[in-house]
Amino acid sequence: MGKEMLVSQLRNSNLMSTSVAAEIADKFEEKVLAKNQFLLTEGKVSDEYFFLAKGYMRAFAHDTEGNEVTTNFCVPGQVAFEVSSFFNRTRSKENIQALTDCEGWHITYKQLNDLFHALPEFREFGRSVLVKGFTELKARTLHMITETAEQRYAQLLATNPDIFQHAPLKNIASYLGITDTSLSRIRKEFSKK
Amino acid sequence: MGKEMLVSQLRNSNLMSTSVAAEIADKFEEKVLAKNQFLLTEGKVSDEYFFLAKGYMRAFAHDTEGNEVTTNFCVPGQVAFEVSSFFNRTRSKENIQALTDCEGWHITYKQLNDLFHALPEFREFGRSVLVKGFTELKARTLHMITETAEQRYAQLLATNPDIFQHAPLKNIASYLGITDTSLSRIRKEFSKK
DNA sequence: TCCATTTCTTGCCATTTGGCAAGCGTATCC
DNA sequence: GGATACGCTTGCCAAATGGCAAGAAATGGA
Repeated sequence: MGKEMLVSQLRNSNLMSTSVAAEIADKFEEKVLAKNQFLLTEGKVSDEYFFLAKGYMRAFAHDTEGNEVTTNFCVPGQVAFEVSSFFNRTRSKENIQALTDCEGWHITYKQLNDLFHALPEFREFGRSVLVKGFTELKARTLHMITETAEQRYAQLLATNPDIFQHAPLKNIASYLGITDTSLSRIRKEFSKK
Repeated sequence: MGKEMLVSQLRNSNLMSTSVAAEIADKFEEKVLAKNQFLLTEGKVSDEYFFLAKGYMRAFAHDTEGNEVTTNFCVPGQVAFEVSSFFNRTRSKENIQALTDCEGWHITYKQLNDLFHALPEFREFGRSVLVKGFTELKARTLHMITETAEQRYAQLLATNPDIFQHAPLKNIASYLGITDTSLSRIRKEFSKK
């Protein structure tokens, strides 16, 4: 099985040569997840830095009443892991679950640190992953404050239409910060336009 | 002027010895901001990694209608900078402004990178700053989804009462994701209890 | 000190979103 | 194949929050 996609994604950041990218990719191990399988379960320490090549995943937490709240969706080309748990070696409050059958490659926390230590280029890549995640989350939080639920729905539909084909609406609703009932109504209104 | 607070904060992370902390602190330059002065103005590239020793700051962006939205408050002991702009060398969409007279120390992007390169301990510190910011933002976003405005108000009041003494309520309102009118009403209700 | 500005509160009403329960179609499992 | 669970929609009404405007209070500057 070829790691071309992993190599090209590492290269894509423009932070390293192809040979360094190949050297890094070599450390990653293949991993396959069946639909509904968990990459991370709450209470455990996130120890897989998982590059998702095929499929869709979602991260979710539980609120105080026990309801699931989707905190993120993961699409091909992204790295799936729980930042806080992974880097602080603490128990995760979140779960990461496969929405569809998934394929990718992963390394452990220790392997990641060894690579960070050995390869400045990979440090830069790791930082860019963190910065990108941070930036996206910030934008999402700002939208949550400044836009209506319908606007947020429209934006997600425009930028990530594939999510709607793989995740049930109730997962998307909690990601948007609304109930599935409201999302259903918003979709109805939106389709009229 | 003594950099004890900076050194102890670097030490505080338990990631380095006092001598390394002192070596790092040595590179920082003192900086003073008068109330209302800007550390960062939107459109410019964030180039100051600013350790805030005294005073309070806030970061804010503008929504599509031009209203100010507070994205963060900065209290003593924290580092103030705009992650995305600083690391990607892009124009900032946010402003960072002093709510009160402020004092601290700062280094530039270049100095930060040189230190990262030279001192693994500082790399770890830098990562922990990023991870902490990420974790806090995630928690805030989750609260925005799962809790009522009153609960979010109560929580901010409990954990950061000092912010209420230094920031006008309208800044706090937009941080909480509500209007100043609603915050006023929530305060009224809350004080009855 | 006085004026101007900003900040905060309040009343009235509109809009958005939620809670609950019922209904319906579809997938799933034995 | 039939029972069961799941996902989505809809109606009815309640609760949360916003918009606007007026006024009171506090602040800041000349």
